[in-house]
Amino acid sequence: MGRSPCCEKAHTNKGAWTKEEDQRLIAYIKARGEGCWRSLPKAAGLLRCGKSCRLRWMNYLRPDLKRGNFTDEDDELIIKLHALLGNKWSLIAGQLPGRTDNEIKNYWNTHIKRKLLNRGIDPQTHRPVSAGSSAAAASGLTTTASTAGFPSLRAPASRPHNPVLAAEPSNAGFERAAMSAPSEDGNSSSGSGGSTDAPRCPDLNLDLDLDLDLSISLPCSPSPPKTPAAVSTPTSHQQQTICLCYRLGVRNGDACICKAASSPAGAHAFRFLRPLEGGPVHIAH
DNA sequence: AACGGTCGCAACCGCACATTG
DNA sequence: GCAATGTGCGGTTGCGACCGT
Repeated sequence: MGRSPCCEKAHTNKGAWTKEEDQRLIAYIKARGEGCWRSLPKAAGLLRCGKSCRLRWMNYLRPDLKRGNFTDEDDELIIKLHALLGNKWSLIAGQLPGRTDNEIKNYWNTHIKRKLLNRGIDPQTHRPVSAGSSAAAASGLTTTASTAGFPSLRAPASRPHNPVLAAEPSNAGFERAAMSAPSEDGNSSSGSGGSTDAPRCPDLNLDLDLDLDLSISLPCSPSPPKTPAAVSTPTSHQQQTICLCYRLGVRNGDACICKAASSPAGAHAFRFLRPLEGGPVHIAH
């Protein structure tokens, strides 16, 4: 279907943001909170596209962003997450509080790619560039690089189920985001492939070779999400609700759109329902 | 100091999905 | 069921900063 433009391009500024624009945006969001990005620019007196405002806020102005260098631990975590998730930068960012998907994407393209190449590892496939190379073994990525691409990645059956990737098949939204691992040629399925692709790695277990701390603290309390999916989740008292916006650093109760889960904006927030004892995970919208 | 090349980051673009009426 | 709308994501680009000559 056709789409109307997100804004009237003739009357919007483009390019770098000025300090005044930043201040206007910050002041508006502090006063009114996030949400309704389309109408925000006008309400805030900004000659910007709503998407541009959202991007500026998410990637640069949010007060809880962690600025500064990535640590080696961050590097390794990103590499491992990328090996499992592919170019799902938002999901990777969700595991790195205070970091944005854009920041991680840039960091990947500028630093980690080179780092992996220096190790003799293909940054897209996470396999050794040359067959028989010992680089992968030395890198500590042997597990993720040892088989023919992501679809065949598999954890031992005795491994505990990973809370994130063990999503149920009905969680189409999450599958779209997390299951579409990069293809062999290194391109993600974003764009043309989309929802028609079958899940690439239905058995993929994020816990594979990872020591990720996915036991995420409870978000958005004291008001638990009240989406139908979350409410209807069986034995909800046995599960933790993991709010992705919380993981992205939105810890201000007002800013967290989970509180407004019935709103269009809230509907886009993934929530990871993590079983306390290794059961399947449910993703609620 | 001037110039050209490279790098890194912020921002834009197009698309897909979920929601709403 | 369909179209319109709002939002988010991933890929790409533009431009300033940095570096070497």
